[in-house]
Formats: sequence, C-alpha cells, structure tokens
Amino acid sequence: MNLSEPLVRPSLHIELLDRLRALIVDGSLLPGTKIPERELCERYGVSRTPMREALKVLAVDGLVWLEPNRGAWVSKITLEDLEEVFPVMGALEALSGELACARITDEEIAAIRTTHEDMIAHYAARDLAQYFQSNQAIHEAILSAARNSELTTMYRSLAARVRRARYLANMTDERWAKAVEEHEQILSALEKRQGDALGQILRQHLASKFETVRQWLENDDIDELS
Amino acid sequence: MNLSEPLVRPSLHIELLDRLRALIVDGSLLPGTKIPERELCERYGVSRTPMREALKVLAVDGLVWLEPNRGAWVSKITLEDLEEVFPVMGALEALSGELACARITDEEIAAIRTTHEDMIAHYAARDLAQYFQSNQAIHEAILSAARNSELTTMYRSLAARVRRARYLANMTDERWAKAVEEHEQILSALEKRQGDALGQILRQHLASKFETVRQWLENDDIDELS
DNA sequence: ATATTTAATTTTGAATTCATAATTACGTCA
DNA sequence: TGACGTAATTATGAATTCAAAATTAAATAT
Repeated sequence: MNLSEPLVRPSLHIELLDRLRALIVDGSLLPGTKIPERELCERYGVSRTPMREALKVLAVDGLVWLEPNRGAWVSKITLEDLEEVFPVMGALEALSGELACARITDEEIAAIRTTHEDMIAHYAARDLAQYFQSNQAIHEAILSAARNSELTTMYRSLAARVRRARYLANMTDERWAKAVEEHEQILSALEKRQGDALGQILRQHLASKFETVRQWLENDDIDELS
Repeated sequence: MNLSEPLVRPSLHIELLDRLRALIVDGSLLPGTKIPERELCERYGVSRTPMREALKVLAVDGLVWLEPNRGAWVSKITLEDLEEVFPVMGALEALSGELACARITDEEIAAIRTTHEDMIAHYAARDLAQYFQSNQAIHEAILSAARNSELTTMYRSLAARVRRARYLANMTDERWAKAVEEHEQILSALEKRQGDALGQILRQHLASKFETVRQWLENDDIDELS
C-alpha cells in the first residue's frame, strides 16, 4: 500500500456511473425495463441528485433512454441500432489495428500470442465463457497498443452496448471455427506489423460477428433484445 | 406552424446543454478558463441543479474538464489531444464517405455539387469565412447521406472539439489551394460513387488539415490553444 | 516586510424540499 | 358491467438548503 498516495474521495456520481453501467452491461437491468430510481437510491444510500446526474451521463452514452417527465429506461437494442453501431465499431477497430502495428512492442505481441493460444485451448475444450474472455482480452490489448485514449473511450462505449446483446451464446460451430481462423490471421498480421492488413481483417472479423447477430435475431423472429 | 405538433416543453438541462456547448464551441468561453457557474445560472435564470447536470454531460463530451471539489473548466486543446482526435475523425469520415456512396441520392449529389461550386467561388474571392461555411456544409451533407446516426453523433462531437482550434484563419495559400484540389477529388469520387476511394480521400484530406494545425501550433511555439 | 498560521468567506457536492406532470384509484353514469 | 371523468397518489424536474472542502483574507510571528 502506497502511504503517500493522495487521499481522493471519488464523487458519488462517478461511483454511481460505474455501478449503473455495470448493472446494465452485465444484464442485471434488462433492456426495455424502467430504471427503479428510488430503489437504486436506497440500495446505494444516495439521494436522487447524484443518481440523476449519473443517469443523464448514461443517456448520452446510449445505455439509458430518458423520457421527459416519465423517467429513465434501460435502452433496448434493436437490429436497427446494431446495423448502425457495427460499421462504426468496425472503422474504429480497423484504426486500432493500424495504429497498434505502428506502436506495439515485441513484448506486447508476445503477450497477445500467449492469450491467443489460451483462447485456442478454450476453443478446443468448447469452453465458451473462457474463450470469450480471452477473445476480449486480445481485442483490448490491440486497442491498448494503439495508444489513443480517444479511440479507446469511443470503442469501449460501443463495445459495452454491443456486448449486452449476448449473442455469443448462440454462436454456431461453423461461425466459431471461422472466428478462430480469423484470429489466426489477426495474430499473423500483427506479428508482421502489417497495419493495413490487420485493419481490414479486424473490420471483416467484426462484420462476420454482426452477421451472426443478424441471423440470430432474424431466426428468433424478434427485432429487439429485452 | 404545425398545429398538431405535440406540446413538448424541453427540459432545462437539455436547453442548457445546447447553450453551453455553443458558448464553448464558438469561443465565448475560452479554453482553460474557469466556467462561472453562478454567473451562468443567473444569466439563464436557472438553479445549479440543471446547470451541473449539463456540465457533467459536457465533461463526457470532452468540452469541459471537471476537477473534483474545484469546479468546471473549459477544456484546453493540446497538440497531444489533436494527435489523438484527428486519426479517429479520419476513420469516421472515411466511413461516412463509404456509406454515403452506397446510399446517397442523385439529388443529394447535385446539391453537394452546387455547394461545392459556391465554395470554389468563395475561394476565388478569398472569402475565408464563407469558404469555411460551404466546406463544412459539404462534409455535413456527406455525413447525412451515410444515414447512420451513431456515426453522425460521434463525428459531430469530435468535429465540435476540433473546430474550437480555429486554425483555419492561419491557413496558407498553398494549403488552401491543396484543400480545394482535394475537394475536387471528393466530388469526383462521390459522383462516381466510388466508396473506397472517397473514404481514402476524405481521410487524406483530414490528415493534411491536421498537418496545417500541427505546423501552426509548432511555429507559434505554443502547445495549447487558450 | 515577508512567511506562516488561523479565521472568514466562498464554492462545491449532495440531501432535501417543493411545484408540476403523470399515473393510478375511485366514483359516477349510461 | 364498462366507459368516462375526477380525485388521490406517486414520480419527476428543478429550486433550495446544508455540510464539507477550497479559497481568500486577516492576523501573528519571524
């Protein structure tokens, strides 16, 4: 423990922001449901003022929908939303690949290679949860190697919204195999530091991911996740 | 006047948000200065509650910097910030070009051509303010033709931050000529609906814009705009 | 006179209060 | 019984109030 650390007390609205975001992203608060403002205030022992500040920020972030004089609702995720969000994420992820190739260290590449091999092992063991975790870690590591905090903020905000869809559980074997193969290409381009190629592969990777989501949504004959 | 329009009274914090954003973007509130919360509350006749909500949203947007227990400052724009923001804007603008080519109508292209010719006329007349306005209208029209509200929101947020730098006043003749030439290429690619090409040109266009900013900042031997 | 400590003032963060809008519950009448 | 209208309740938006932190001013000491 660092004893000379300054004593900073994070403000309530920041703390709340993180907690509420987690509640929505992990699915504790379901899309389309009303946000129980009073109940959350009681649960966290805060007044409505910081709670409402946090909700307004989350509304800008796209996780919350504010209806004037009617309260706050957890945003739904429609296919139309995803059709807009995925191309933007694709462009951002392609950029992160390009920048990462120019800036990543050999050590960082080695670490990603290790995570990649873990991921392959989870794939072989058909452990979807662990696979998903390694997968996400790889994309985060590339993003981090891009050394661009604006890019990081924007990408994370979109990724959080998409992640709520939880479509991965419905991934077919075929799709899963293709995703793993694409990841081989990602590693290969990264190790050769081929920025443009990596950008294109990442973009394509995300596009196929979106196709999975689209098919799932269309097959289930629903147009929103609630 | 549309008599069947629903009677919506916009909430104060939304109104304030727009007003404050305008104050910062148009330079009435200078980068690095403290935001006079009390004074603004009096000016707009509102209490601190909605004002503080608006400031928190603007902080997420990157226009305001909140220092815990010390208040709100207008964000400074450092060269380091711009070095991060420009590549992201470039990726988004490239995407807007690609999508626009796939979706734009002939009428929209014709309208952009008209604005383009206006812009050329302002260039010939060396009317920088009018040139700037037409220029911005063209980029907005392409963005709008991309039909992607997520993209629009993100791009506009970054554009607002960059616009505060007001580097255009310092554009050299050489740079200005190059920008006009790039715009000819933009129109050409758009009219041929060559999405990939348009994307690359827009990205390059923004990159040269950034070089102007960088040189200006470095020549003036300052590292922030205040 | 300047540096340092202490007290007064101002500002901030957050709880509380209050007016208004929205929702629900109730009562009336066909 | 069910549709409509009214009253009671609840929730929301925003002003006010209050405690704590930061800043400024004043006082003391060197």
